[in-house]
Amino acid sequence: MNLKQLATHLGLSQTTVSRALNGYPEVNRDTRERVQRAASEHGYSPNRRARSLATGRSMAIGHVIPLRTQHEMMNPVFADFIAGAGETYSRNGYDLILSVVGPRDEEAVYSELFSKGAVDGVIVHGPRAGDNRIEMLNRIGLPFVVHGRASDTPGPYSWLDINNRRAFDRATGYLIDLGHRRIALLNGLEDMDFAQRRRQGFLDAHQRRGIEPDTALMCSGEMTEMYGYEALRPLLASSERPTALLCSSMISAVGARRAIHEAGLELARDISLITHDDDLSYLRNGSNVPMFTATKSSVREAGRTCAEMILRSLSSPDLPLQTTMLEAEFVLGQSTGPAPASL
Amino acid sequence: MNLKQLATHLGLSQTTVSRALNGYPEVNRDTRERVQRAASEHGYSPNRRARSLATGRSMAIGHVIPLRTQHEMMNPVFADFIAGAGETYSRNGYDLILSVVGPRDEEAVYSELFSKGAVDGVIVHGPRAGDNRIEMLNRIGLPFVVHGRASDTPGPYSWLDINNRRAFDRATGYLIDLGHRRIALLNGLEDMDFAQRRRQGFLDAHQRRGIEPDTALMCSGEMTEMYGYEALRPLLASSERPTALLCSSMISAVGARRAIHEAGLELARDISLITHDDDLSYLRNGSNVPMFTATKSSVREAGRTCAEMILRSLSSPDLPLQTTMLEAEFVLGQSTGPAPASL
DNA sequence: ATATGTATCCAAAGCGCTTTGATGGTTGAT
DNA sequence: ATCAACCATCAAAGCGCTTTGGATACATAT
Repeated sequence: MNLKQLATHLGLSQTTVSRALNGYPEVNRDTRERVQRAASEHGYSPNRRARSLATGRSMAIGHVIPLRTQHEMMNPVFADFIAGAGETYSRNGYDLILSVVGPRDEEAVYSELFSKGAVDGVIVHGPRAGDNRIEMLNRIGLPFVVHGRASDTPGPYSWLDINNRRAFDRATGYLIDLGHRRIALLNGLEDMDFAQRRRQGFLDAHQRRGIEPDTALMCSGEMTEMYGYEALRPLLASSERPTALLCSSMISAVGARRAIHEAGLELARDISLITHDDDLSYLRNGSNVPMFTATKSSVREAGRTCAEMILRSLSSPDLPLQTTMLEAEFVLGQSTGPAPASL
Repeated sequence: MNLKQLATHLGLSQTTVSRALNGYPEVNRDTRERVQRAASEHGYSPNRRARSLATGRSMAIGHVIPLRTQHEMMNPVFADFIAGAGETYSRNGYDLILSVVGPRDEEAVYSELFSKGAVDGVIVHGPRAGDNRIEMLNRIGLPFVVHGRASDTPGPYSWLDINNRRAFDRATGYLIDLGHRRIALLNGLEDMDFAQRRRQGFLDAHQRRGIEPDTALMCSGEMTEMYGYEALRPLLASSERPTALLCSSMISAVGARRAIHEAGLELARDISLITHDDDLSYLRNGSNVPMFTATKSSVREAGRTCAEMILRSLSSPDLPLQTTMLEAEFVLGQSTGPAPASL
């Protein structure tokens, strides 16, 4: 059933039927109701492609997920982010178009999505420091919101980020105040902007207290379980092992915990661990008492808000650029304690 | 730059330009090259909405992800599945449209996606036993491939599944042969088809050896880390604790391992654990020697293949329905051993 | 009686593409 | 010279919708 058929069936013009369904005022009340009833009876819903073509809007938002290599990981926090964003989209009648691409094609994909008219806007995932996607999107005029930020990017843009620097500053400071001096950092990949900021927070907390961080204890890598395990293991074997540890994600924290158990150490008593917690639905940080002390910020909520931001900027393009800074919650769990005296 | 502009700029008709770019034979070779050069110079790529409208095909596949409740988990294996499918789509010029919806709206979303012409086909995720989505899709005539199967569904359909029954049959048999008699099952939600089949395999292996399974040791739940922990903990505290354990996912296996450590038990020596392993990129089962003995099957590969199946059935609609059955690999790891004598 | 609104409705153009059904120009065979 | 058979190109229709710019009828004001 299409508009034309519905219109002839009702003995009305396409114009009137269209206006009746789209809530335009110049339609008689009775007519409108008659049209709406007929539409739902016949299960009519306007063809999106045609509507898009006519209005020039595609009612879809693009999410471009970069995979650095063919076999590289799909960042699991994307799943929750997208779940959050997806909720907002479906509530507002938008579609979510997902492109999984290699890094070479990434820019091309954005501009193609735009020039093909497939999307009205995009969310930029995983910004690196000095990311050139942002400048490029500004140039071609495709509306976007960045999940995270990119330092060294000229010009303003819309973003939503958590205060990574402060979160890791606080967490590190907490450990130092507990007496820890040798603190390891299992950071994410440090070409990613968020990881750089966390590193900065880690360093700031040391510096403010006049403590020299041990760079041998600072690692960077993709936040897998395996990375948490393999990065921490050699550190624990060393004679000058760390007494505390900061992790960039729950997943690598789980790997780190495995290494800790395997080394015969006990969390909190022998070694303290603080992790960032994206509040992933399948990897909650304990039910009553959190298992890990953590800097917590829901990535799903971030997805919801990011989606709202891009939709708002589409509906009112003249609005000034929006930025949202979320503070991570500092959650005290069972994985931290005073530095062991013996070390 | 659109087709019309490109055509007048070249002094050709829209027809010729369109045919030149789409590889139709009735275009002079020189002309074709001239057109192609101009197109790439001006960065022309045809508007997808318009092309869709003209051809009646939208070049997009829909993935509908059901969330049972507002706050329920986003199944993390979706992420890898979609990464796999996405690779196939971008290689073939297809878009992936993701809808995250509550369970009530699910059917409506499928038929809307179809009647709005937003997608050419869909992938059905997370089939339940006797799932009515399948019949419904057959009724409205929207091409689809099911990731998994649904028993009790009348009529044939295309699917890709792993042999869940056999995988869990083998794994259970292996444990029994090692002398284990009290084997726990931490299954997924048992209204899901895959979980029912795994349960069946678990029971079959017992029955074939004339052993009565202990139903008190059989649990079902969403496969989170927390579930693995909380479901196993009371079982370990009981006087008749299980000596072995089957897990439906790596994530709950990680939770189970936590409970095991906390109970002061050691994997393999005191209690054996076999898990299903979807080969998630961020949660690999060890690097050299697998940490868990596992039934392994890459969900990312499944996504790739599912996508290929739906694309193939779109390009040749008269092909008979395709079904793909993958056998899980049985991987021997460090989490299994003979049943402890003392119990 | 004429002019001015006002409330409803409609015909037709247009969005950017593909595709059908010509059209003119060459070539080779009759 | 005539016809058929291509080859290369084009004009125009059509995909299903929105939207512009009237049209019609009726009520109200001059």
